[in-house]
Amino acid sequence: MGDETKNGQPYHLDSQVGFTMRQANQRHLSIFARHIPALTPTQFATIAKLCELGQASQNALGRATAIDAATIKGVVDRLRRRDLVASSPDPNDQRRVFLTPTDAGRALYASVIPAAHAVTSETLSPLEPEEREVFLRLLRKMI
Amino acid sequence: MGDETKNGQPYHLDSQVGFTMRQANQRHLSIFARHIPALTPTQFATIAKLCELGQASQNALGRATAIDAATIKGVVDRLRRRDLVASSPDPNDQRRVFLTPTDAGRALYASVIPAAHAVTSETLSPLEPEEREVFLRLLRKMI
DNA sequence: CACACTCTGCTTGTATACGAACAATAAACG
DNA sequence: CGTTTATTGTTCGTATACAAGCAGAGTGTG
Repeated sequence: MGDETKNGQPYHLDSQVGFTMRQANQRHLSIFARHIPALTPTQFATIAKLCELGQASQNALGRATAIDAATIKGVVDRLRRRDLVASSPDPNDQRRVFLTPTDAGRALYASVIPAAHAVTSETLSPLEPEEREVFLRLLRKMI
Repeated sequence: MGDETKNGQPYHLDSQVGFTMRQANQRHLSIFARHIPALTPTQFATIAKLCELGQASQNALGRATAIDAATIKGVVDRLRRRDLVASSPDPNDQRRVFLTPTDAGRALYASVIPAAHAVTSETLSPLEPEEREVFLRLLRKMI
């Protein structure tokens, strides 16, 4: 009836996972920006992981946050420009640059944690409490 | 224990929805690129919706696909450059440009539908059949 | 008619995101 | 030791993504 193609496979864009995931992500991004305007989600993930780890090389930090090596370079550059992250040469490996959060970076991270919890909470707010656990479990299973 | 901050709120990046959604999306994008190298997910959504609608103005198509007006301009430009989409002036409203899929666009769309189904299928493959329905329902509820 | 308001499309600026290619360095190996 | 291979960080090119601001066109109200 309009959703029937020549080869007989009906198709609706709106029922494709990718299309729905993209929109769910858009909504989340907008919630994030409202609660934490000082950082993008990527920047927050980078600082958060660096604070968790204490220190890391740029590529290692990228792997820990699932950020491409080419991408995390720009992210780290912008965080360094804002003095939230510091870099020092690694004496053991001249290729590496060891990254550490600055005091300002650590302070910003700590100050933003409650908002980060609020972001997750608001993102999941359309779901019932039991549904949230199910959703997170399935989402994690899909990675 | 390292995940305890001064204000007492434990925090783990990996358990945040946004972080997990981003990774699930990354995996989906990589599956998409493998099955449909000719189009990006955004380009596919644009062509698919345009074929569904038959015709649309640029902004309207953007709203239908949840793509920003500034973003869809570039998407449509690239599709036009490849002769997958055609544009004609709207006689009723001189601001609008009516977009229609070309024959090549329609053909590409039709030829790619099976692969699109495969993308959704592979993306959901880590889940049990019942879990997939639950996941899609919750995902849709969250938009 | 004059005016405000809205819609449409465009442009600029910033930030991801990733493939591909590259040089420098390190490690593994014979 | 020298050769090969792998890793690290970088650069380039392409493609989203969205905020903000702009101009032109349509619509409504006084």
